[in-house]
Amino acid sequence: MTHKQVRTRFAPSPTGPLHMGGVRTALYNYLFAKKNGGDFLLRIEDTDQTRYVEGAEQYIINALNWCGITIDEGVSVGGPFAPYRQSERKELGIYRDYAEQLIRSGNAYYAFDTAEELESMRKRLAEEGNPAPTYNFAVRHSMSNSISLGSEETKSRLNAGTPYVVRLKVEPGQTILLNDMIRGEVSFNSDIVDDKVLLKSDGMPTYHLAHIVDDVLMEITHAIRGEEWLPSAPAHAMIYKFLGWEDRMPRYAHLPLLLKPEGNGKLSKRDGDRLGFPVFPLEWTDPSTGEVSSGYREKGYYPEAFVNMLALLGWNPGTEQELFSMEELVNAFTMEHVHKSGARFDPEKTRWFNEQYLRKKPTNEIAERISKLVASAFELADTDHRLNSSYLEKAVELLRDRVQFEQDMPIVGSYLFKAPTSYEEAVVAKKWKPALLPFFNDLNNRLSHCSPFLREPIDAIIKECASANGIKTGEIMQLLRVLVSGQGGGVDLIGMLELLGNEEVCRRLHNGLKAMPQ
RNA sequence: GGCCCGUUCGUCUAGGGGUCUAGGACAUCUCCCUUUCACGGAGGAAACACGGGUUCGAUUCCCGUACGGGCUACCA
Repeated sequence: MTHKQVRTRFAPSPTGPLHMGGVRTALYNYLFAKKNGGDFLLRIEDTDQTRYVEGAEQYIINALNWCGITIDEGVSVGGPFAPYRQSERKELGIYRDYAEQLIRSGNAYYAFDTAEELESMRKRLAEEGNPAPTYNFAVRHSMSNSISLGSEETKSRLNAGTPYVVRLKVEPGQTILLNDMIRGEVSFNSDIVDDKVLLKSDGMPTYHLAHIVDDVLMEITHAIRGEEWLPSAPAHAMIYKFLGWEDRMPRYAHLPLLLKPEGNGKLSKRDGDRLGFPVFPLEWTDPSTGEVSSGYREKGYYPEAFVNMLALLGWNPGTEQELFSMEELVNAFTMEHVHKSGARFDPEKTRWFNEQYLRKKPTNEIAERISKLVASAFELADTDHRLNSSYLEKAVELLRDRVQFEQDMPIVGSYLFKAPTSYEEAVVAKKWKPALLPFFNDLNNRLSHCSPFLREPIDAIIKECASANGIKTGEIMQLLRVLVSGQGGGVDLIGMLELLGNEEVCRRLHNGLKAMPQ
C-alpha cells in the first residue's frame, strides 16, 4: 500500500496584511507537512476583486519568509500545478468547468436573483420568524432560478446575457458526518446548509468551489484551516461528493482561534495597535489610507521567538519543553496535540520568548546589529572607539540580561556611550555629603594611576581608598555609580568602569563631583 | 435567535476513570544572591464552570444547564 505524499497548503486571501492568526495557520500547515516529509504550498485566493489590496500578496510572502516558513511550491516559487493564483486559474476556465459539471449532474443550478430580491427574501423570512433566513430548499422554488423558471426560460435568460450565479443544490433531511483531525466526528443536518453560491456573477468562483477544485487538482492531502470554516464544512463535503471526489477529499483540521488577550472575541486585524501590541508579523502601511500598523519584526522581535510563541498557542509538545527551534518544532509537531479551544494571546509571554532568544544570541552578532543604532543615537563618528567590536561586545555582555530587545540596549545602557548630564536626585539627596569630597578626589587620583585598568585592580583600589579614608564601601558605591553614570541603578559597576576606561571614568568623576551640592 | 464547536490556576497548558496532596511556563508575591537594578536560585498564593447520571470510584465517560467562541454574504 502506497501512501500519498503529504501536501498541505496555506491559502490566504490578499485583502491586507496577514495577521498572526494567519501566520499560525501557515505554520501548522508547514509543520505538519514537514513532519510527514511532505510539501507546503502557497496558494493565493484572490477571487474577490472588490477586496483586493495592493501589496498584500508580497506582504504574505515576506511574512512567511521572515518566519522561516519555506514554501515548497506555489505563488513566488512556482511548481507543476501552476498557476497558483486563483484569479489566473479562473481565466483558464477551471472553475466554470466544474460548476457546469455540477449543473449537469443536477447538484447545482443557475440563479438570477438580484441583490434587492435576495434582501427582500431575507427580510420576509425574518418577519415570518424564520431563525435563519437563507437561500435553501425551502425558498428556492419561490426565487428566480433554473429550478423555478424551467429550462426554456433559463435558456432564454442565459442567452440574453442576464447575470447569474451558480448555486449548490442542497437536499434537506440528510446527516453529514465529518471526521475532523482535531475534533473527531462532527455531525450536521443538511437542512441548515444553504444553497451556497459557487460561481459569482462576475464569473469568479467563491471560496467554496475554488478551494475544493484546487485542493483536488493540486493533490492536497490535508486541509488545515481556521475554525471559522467549520460551519461551511458540510457544504464542502457535499461538493466533494457531487464531483465524485469523495476519495480525493483531503482530511480537514479546524484550528482553534486566537483570542484577544482580554475582553471578548477573536483577535482580528482591526485590533492593530489598539491593544498595545502588534497583530502583524511585519509592519504594514495601508496603501489607501497610509495608516501604519506595527509589526513584530520592527518592534525588535526575533522571528524564532515569534514562531516559537505562535507554535505553542494551541499546540503543545506533550513535554515540558518550551523553547523550540523550527527544526525541533517540525520533529515534535503532531495534530493530536493541537487544542480544541481558542487560545488567548499573551503579549507578555511573547516578550519572555524574545528574552530567551536574546540570551542565546552570539554576542558579536548583537554587537554588530546594534552598532548603527548606537552610532546614530549618540552621534558617534565611525572611528569612535565605542563602535569598536570589542567595546560593543563588552557593552552587550553587560546589558544582555537586563533587556528583552536588542534595541533597548543603547537606551538602558546609554551611560556606556555618553557621559551623564544629570545625576539621579533621589540618590544624591540620600547619600551625598560634602564631607565625602576628599574621599572621591582621592579615589579619582588613585584610579587615574590604575594600570591596567581592569576589574581586580579597580576593585582593590576602591576598597583601599575607602579604608584609607575611613569610609565604608556601602556609603560610596552607589554614589560612585551615580557620579559616573548619572543613574542609581544599572549594569555591574566594576564592569562598567572597566569598559569606560580610566580616562573617561576620571573625567566623569571630576565633572560629577563639581555638580554635587556643596 | 438558529446551527456548530468548546470549557483544568489571571494567561498558555500537562494529565483523560484510582498514581491528582492536579504538574510546568508566563504574570504575581516572599525570601536568598547582588552594597544598586536586573539575571539567577528557593518558596508561596492560584484551576478541574455547575447540576445530574454511569461506576466500587469521576477532573477524566454520558446528559443537561451556564458561560465562551465561531458561523449565519454573489467575503474569505
